[in-house]
Amino acid sequence: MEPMTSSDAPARRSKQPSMGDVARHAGVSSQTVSRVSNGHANVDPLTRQRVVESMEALGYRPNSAARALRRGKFKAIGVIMFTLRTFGNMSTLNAIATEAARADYSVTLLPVREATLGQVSGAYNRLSEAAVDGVVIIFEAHLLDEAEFTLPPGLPVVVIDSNAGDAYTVVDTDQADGARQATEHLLSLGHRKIWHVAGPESSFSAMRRMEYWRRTMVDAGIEPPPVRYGDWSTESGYRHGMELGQRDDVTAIFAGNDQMALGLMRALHELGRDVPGDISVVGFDDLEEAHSFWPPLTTIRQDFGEVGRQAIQNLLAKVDGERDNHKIIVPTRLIVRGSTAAPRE
Amino acid sequence: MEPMTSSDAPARRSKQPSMGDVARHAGVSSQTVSRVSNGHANVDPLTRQRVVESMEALGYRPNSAARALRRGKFKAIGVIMFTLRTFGNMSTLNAIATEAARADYSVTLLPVREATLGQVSGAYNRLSEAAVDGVVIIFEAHLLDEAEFTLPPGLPVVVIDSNAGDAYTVVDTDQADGARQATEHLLSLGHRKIWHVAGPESSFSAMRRMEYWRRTMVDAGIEPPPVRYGDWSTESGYRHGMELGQRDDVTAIFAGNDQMALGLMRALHELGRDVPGDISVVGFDDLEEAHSFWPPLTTIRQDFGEVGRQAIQNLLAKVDGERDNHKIIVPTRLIVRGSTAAPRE
DNA sequence: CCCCATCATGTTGACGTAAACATCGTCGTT
DNA sequence: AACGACGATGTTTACGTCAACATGATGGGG
Repeated sequence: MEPMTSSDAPARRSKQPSMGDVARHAGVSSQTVSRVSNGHANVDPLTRQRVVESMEALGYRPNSAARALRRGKFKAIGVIMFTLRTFGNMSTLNAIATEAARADYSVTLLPVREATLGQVSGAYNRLSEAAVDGVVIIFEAHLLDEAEFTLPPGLPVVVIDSNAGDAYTVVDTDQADGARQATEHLLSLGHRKIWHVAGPESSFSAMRRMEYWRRTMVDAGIEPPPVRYGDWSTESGYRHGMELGQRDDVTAIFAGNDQMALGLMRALHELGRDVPGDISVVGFDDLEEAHSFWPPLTTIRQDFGEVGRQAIQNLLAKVDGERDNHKIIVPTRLIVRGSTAAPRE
Repeated sequence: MEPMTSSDAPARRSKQPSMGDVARHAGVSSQTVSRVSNGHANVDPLTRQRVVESMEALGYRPNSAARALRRGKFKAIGVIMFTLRTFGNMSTLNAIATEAARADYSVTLLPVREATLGQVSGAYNRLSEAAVDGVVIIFEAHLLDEAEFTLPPGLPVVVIDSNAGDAYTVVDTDQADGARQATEHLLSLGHRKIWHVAGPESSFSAMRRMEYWRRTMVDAGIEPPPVRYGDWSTESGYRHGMELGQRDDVTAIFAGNDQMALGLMRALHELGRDVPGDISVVGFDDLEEAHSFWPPLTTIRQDFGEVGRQAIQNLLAKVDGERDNHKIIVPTRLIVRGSTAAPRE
C-alpha cells in the first residue's frame, strides 16, 4: 500500500474564497457578509442582494472548520459501530441519518478498529478528536469497557441496543416483549416444545430474546429445550436446521433473527420437511424480504426507524444541555405469515 | 461497569483544555505541545513525557475544528446518497467506510433531501458547507443535473454506478459483462427465449443490464421478448412472477436484482411452478442470503468491496492533487446455484 | 430643532492550532 | 580554543468566522 503522503506539492487547491474576498468584491465589510451568510436581520435589502450576488460570483462557501471553531459546535454527530454489515445496524443508521438531517446535523461514521498507537507520544485515536457534538453507539455495551478507546468526558452519548444501565441514555427495541410474542404465538397454535436458535452469546439482544423465550416457556409450565447458539448468519441457521430437522420431536423453532430463520428453512427444505406443515418457524427483525421467503416468514417486526429517531432526538437534547439519562423502549410487533401453523396431530 | 465519561461533567463544554492549558501545566510552550501532539521529532524524550502526562492529567484532546482550519484539510470524505435502503448502497458504504478508515479519514453521510431554500439570502444547503475534503456520489448521474444542489467547484468527486461520463472519475461494476454472463448461462443451458425483469428506467445500472441482456440475445440470433420493468423491490418481482408464471412460453427469467428474483420465485411457488424444473431464474447482486433462498439463487456477484476501495483510493488521490479522471470497471462473476437448469423437453 | 432610539454597517479581537522563524545551548572538528 | 552544525525549545502570526463593541446616519417626539 502506498503511503499516500501529501508531501509533494499538494496542488494547492485554488484558494477557496473567504468572507473577506466576498466583502471586497461587494464593497462591504466582511461582517456584513457574515450577517448575510447567516440570514441575520438588519441588513439593507439592497446590500444583501449585492452580497449574495458576490457570493455567487466568487463561488463562496462558508468554511465549516472556521465556523465550528468559532461557534464551538460542529453540527455533526458521530455513530460508533463495529460493522455496517447487519440489517439492523444499517436500518438504524439510515433512520439516524434521516433524522439528523432534519435537524440539520450531519452524521459521521466512526468505525471502531485497532487503536492506532502511534508514537508513545501522540496516542490519540480518531474518536478523541472526532469533529462531533455527540455520539450514538450501536453495539454491545460490555464491549464498551474493553474497547481500545475512551469517550471524551462531557461528550453526549446515546447507546442503542445495549445493557448500558443508568450511565447513559439507552434506546432499545423491546426485545423481551418480541421474544414473548413469538413464543406465545407458537404456544397458542398448540406447539409445546419450542426450540430456540439464539444469536451469539456476546450479543445483548440475543441474550434478551433468549431469556424471554425461556421465561415464556417456563411461565407456560413447559421445560425449555436446550438453547442452540448461532451467529446471526444464514449459515449458522442452516447448520442448526440440519440437526433439528432430523429429530421428530421438533415442531416449532423460534430463530433469533430472520437470516437464521432463512437458513433454517433452507435446511428443512433440503431435508424434505414441510414448513409449516411439519415444523413452524418464527424469525425476528422482519427483513424487507421476509415476506417473500418461501414460505413467507412469520416474524417480529422491529421499528428501526423509531429507534433511530429516538436516539437522535435524545442525543440532540443532550447536546442542548439536557442532563438526565432515559431509557426508551421501542415496541415490536408480531407479523404472522405463512411459516407458522398448528402442529400436525 | 464504570462509566467512561463523567456524565456529571459540566454541560458547558467550553471547559475543554487547549494546547495553552497543557503547555502551562507542563511548563513548556504551546508549540512544544503541538509537536508532541503530532508526534514530531526533535522533542526531548523527557519533555515529551512530561507533556504527555499533562495532556492526560487535563484530559486534553485536540480541537479538530482548529486543526482543520489551520491545515485546510478535514480528513473527512462525504458520501452523497438518496438512501441506505438498498443492499448495494449499504455494501458500498461499508466498504467505503472501511477503506477510508484505513487512510485515517472519516466518512460523513450527506443524505440528499429537499433543498432547504432558506432566506433568499443564505441559501446554502448542507453540501456546500460540508466539512469534507471530497465526496463520493452514489446515485444516478443524470439526477446530478437536476438535483437541487451544485457541487462546490474544486471539490474532488468520484461517482459510483453512473453514466457520469468524462466529467468525473467513475467507478462502476461491470454491469454489461454481468448481464452478458447471466444471459449466456441461460442460453448455454439450452433456453432460448429468456425474459428479463429490469430495474426502473431511471436507473443507469438497470438500463445497462437490460441493454446487454438484449444485445446478448440478439447476438445469439434470438428475438428478445419484451422487457418488463420492476422497481428493484420483491413486490415488483412478485407481480411479474405472477404474470410470467402463468404463460407456458416462459422457461427462463433474468431478474435485474436478487430481490426481484426472490419475489419472482415466490410467485412461481404460489403458482405451483417448479424452479428450476419449469422455469430457471437468475438474479443480480448476490445478496448474502441468496444462497439460502429456495432454491438457492443463481446470480451475478458484484464486488462492492472493490468498488468502495477503488472509489476511496481514487478520491484520495484527487484530494492529493491528481487531476485526471479515470473510469474503473470492477468485474462481476457468475455464481451458479440451484435456481437454473436445462429446460424441460 | 434638538436629543436619543433605531438601524445599517464597520472594526477589533479571539477561538485553537501549527508553520515559519528566532533563540540558545551543546558537541564534534580542526 | 574557535567555529559551525544541529537539536531543543520559544515567539509570532495567520487560518476564516462571528460576537461584541463602535460608528455614523436617519427620523420621530417633545
